[in-house]
Amino acid sequence: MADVVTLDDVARAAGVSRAAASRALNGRPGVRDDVRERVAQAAKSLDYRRNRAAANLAGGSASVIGLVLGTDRLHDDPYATSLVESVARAAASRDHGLMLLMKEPNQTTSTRNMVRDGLVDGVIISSVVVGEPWIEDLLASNVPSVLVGAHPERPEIYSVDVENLESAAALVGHLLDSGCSRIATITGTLGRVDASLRLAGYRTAHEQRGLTVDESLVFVGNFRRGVGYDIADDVLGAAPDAVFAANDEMAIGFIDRARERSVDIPGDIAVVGFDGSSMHQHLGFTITSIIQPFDVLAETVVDVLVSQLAGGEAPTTTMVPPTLLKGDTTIWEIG
Amino acid sequence: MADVVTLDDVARAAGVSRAAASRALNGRPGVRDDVRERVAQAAKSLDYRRNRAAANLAGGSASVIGLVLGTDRLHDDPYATSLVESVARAAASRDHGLMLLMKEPNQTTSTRNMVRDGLVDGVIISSVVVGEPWIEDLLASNVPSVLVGAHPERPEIYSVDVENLESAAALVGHLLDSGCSRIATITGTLGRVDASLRLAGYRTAHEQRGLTVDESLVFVGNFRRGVGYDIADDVLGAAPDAVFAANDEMAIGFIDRARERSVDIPGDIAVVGFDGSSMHQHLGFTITSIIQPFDVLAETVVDVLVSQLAGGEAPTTTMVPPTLLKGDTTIWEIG
DNA sequence: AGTTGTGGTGGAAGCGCTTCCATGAAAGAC
DNA sequence: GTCTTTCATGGAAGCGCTTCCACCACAACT
Repeated sequence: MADVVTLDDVARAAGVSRAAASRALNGRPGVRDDVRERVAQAAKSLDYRRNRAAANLAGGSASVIGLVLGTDRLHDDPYATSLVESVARAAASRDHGLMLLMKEPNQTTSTRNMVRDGLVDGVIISSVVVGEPWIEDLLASNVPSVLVGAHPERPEIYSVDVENLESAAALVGHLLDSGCSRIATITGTLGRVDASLRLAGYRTAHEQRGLTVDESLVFVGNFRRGVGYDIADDVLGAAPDAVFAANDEMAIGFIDRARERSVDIPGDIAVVGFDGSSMHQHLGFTITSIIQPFDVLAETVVDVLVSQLAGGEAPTTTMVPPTLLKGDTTIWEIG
Repeated sequence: MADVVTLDDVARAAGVSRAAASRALNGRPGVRDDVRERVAQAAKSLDYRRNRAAANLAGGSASVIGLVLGTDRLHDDPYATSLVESVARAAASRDHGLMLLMKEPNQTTSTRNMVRDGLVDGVIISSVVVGEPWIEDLLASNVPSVLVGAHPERPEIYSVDVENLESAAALVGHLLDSGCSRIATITGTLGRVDASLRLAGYRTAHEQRGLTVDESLVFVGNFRRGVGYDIADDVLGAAPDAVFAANDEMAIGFIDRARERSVDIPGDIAVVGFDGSSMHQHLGFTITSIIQPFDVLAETVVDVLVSQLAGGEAPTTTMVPPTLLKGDTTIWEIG
C-alpha cells in the first residue's frame, strides 16, 4: 500500500523527537506552542496519518466506536436503521470509525469478542437490550459505553435520551384534552425500556387529569408493523376514539387495517405514533408523532462517548429535545 | 479491562515458543499436528483471543472489512439497508468485524482514511459508486476489494452479482409473453450500473421477440419511492398496460398514485419491480419482482474478500442466482 | 551565588503480535 | 557410518505508536 509516512518522518521534518511529535499531534500538554505548530505543519505537508492499530496497541486509542444493536434485522426496523445511519454520520464527522455490532445468533461471543479483541475503544448501546446477559457481560467488562436511551435501573451508565415518558404523556394528553375519552394503546415489546416508558407516559397523562386507565384498552404489541395490522381488529372491537401506538410502524399497520374496514382516520379514530419514522416513507400521509431527532441524538451520543474516552466528564444522562410532528392522523384546531 | 491473556501465555501453557503458537493458531505450515492440537487446547482453555490491533501491526490481518456504501441515507433505501444487514451478519459469522463506511460530505477523506489508517483489511464496495473519484482513489490505493454488483467497465475487479440484465429481461419477457404490449419502464438513477443493466434487460426482452421499444414509454427515475409516485401521472398518460420499475420502491410509489386514481393493479396495469424489498414492508400486497438474495450475496462477497485477503484465488466474478417473486401486481395463469 | 521549582524535551521501553532466520533433530541418500 | 536434505522449532527483530522517566534549561525564589 505504497510508502507510508510514519510519525518518525514527521518528527524528523519538524526537527523534534518522536515523543514530542506524538504529544503535539494528540494535543497532550508539555509542548511549546510553536513546536506544536511546527509539527502540525510537517504532518500536513507530509500528508501524515497515524496508524491507528499501532496507536491502539501502544495504549492510545484507535478512534473506533462500536454500535451495539438490539436487533439482527434492519430491514423492518426504521428505528435501528435511522440510528445506524445517524451514528455513522456522526462518528465519521469526528474522525471515528464505526463498527457495526449487531445482535447475532452467536451474540454472546461475537460482540464481546470484537471488544475484547481491542478493535473498539468504546461502544454505543441501544438501551433496549440492557438486561440481556450478553450486554451485562459487555458492561461488566468495563468498556467505555454510552446508552442510547436511559435505562431506569442503570442510572450510573452514561446515556443520551429523549423524554420517552414525558413525550408520550404530552401526546396522549393532547388527545385527552381535545376530547378523546377512550384512547387505546398498542405497546411496544414489553420488557424493553422505551416500551415501558411510553406506556407509563400513557398512564401518566390519564393520571394527571384524574382519569383511570381502562385496562381493556391496553394492547400488547412488539414495535413491528405486522402486529399493528394484526391486532387492529381487537383494538377496533374495543371501540376507542383514539389510538396511541408506541411507534409509527405499528400505527401504520393499524391504520392499514382500519382503512380496509372503512374506518376514517382521523374522523372516526385519531391515531398517534412515536419516532416520526412515517415521515420518510412516502405513505401519502404522516402520522402525528414524536420525532426522535436522530441526528442530534447520534451526535450527542458520539460526543459523550468520545469525551469519555478522552477522560473528560459529561453529565450522566443527557436529554435531547424531541419534536412534535403534527400529522394527518389527528385533528388540529385551526391556527 | 481485566487481565489479558496473551499469546505468550498460550505458548507457555502449551510448552512451545510464541512463534510456534502463532503459526499453529493461524494455520501456518511448519507445525506438527500434535503441537497444533496442543496449542489449540491451551488457547481454548485460557479463553485466548488474539489482539487484532497487534496482529495487524505486526503484518497480520485485523480481520476487519469495510463496507463502502454509495449513499448516506439508509432510511429510505431498502437496498442499502438490506446489504448492511446481511453483510454484517456474514462478516460476524466469519469472525470479521464490519466497519461501516458511508458516503459522506467528507467522503474524499473519511473513507479513504479509514483504509489508510490500517483499520480495515479490505473493502466491499457497492458497485453503484464505481467511477466516482473517491472510489477510484480508493481502488487505486490497492486495498483488497470486492464489488457487490459487477461493473462492466471494470471486469478486473473481483465482484459478486446477480444477473441484473438477464433477470430484468426475463421479468419483462414474462409480461410480453402474457399479452402486454405497452410496457412502460421507470428506470433507476441513470449512470448507476444496476439501473443501466435493468434498462438494458428491458430492451433485450423486446429485441428477443423482434419488438421495438417505444421510447416514450421509458421514464427516468432514481430508485426512490417518491419519484415513482411523482412520475406516475406521466406514466399513466402514456397508457401502458404494464410497468416495469427498476426497483420495488418506485413500483410502490407508482402503485400508490395509480390507486389514488382508481387504476386497478394488476387488472388495468400489471406492475413488476426489482429487489423484492416489498416483501418486508407489510404493504398488504407484494410486488412481482426479482428477489435479491441478500444473505447469499453477502456471504459470497465476504467469502470472496476473505479468501482474497488470505491470498487465495476466486473467480473474478461470481454470480448469485436470484429468485422470481410472484406477487400480487401481475396476473398469473392458474397452476 | 546556591537552591528549588517549572516545564519543555528526547531516549528508551514496550504494547502483542508475525515472521525471518538460525538451529537442531530426524530421516533419507550415498 | 557419514553426508545431505527436510522440516519443526525458538530466538530475536520489528511493525508504528504512546508514555514513563530522566534530563536540561531557565526562572524564581532564599
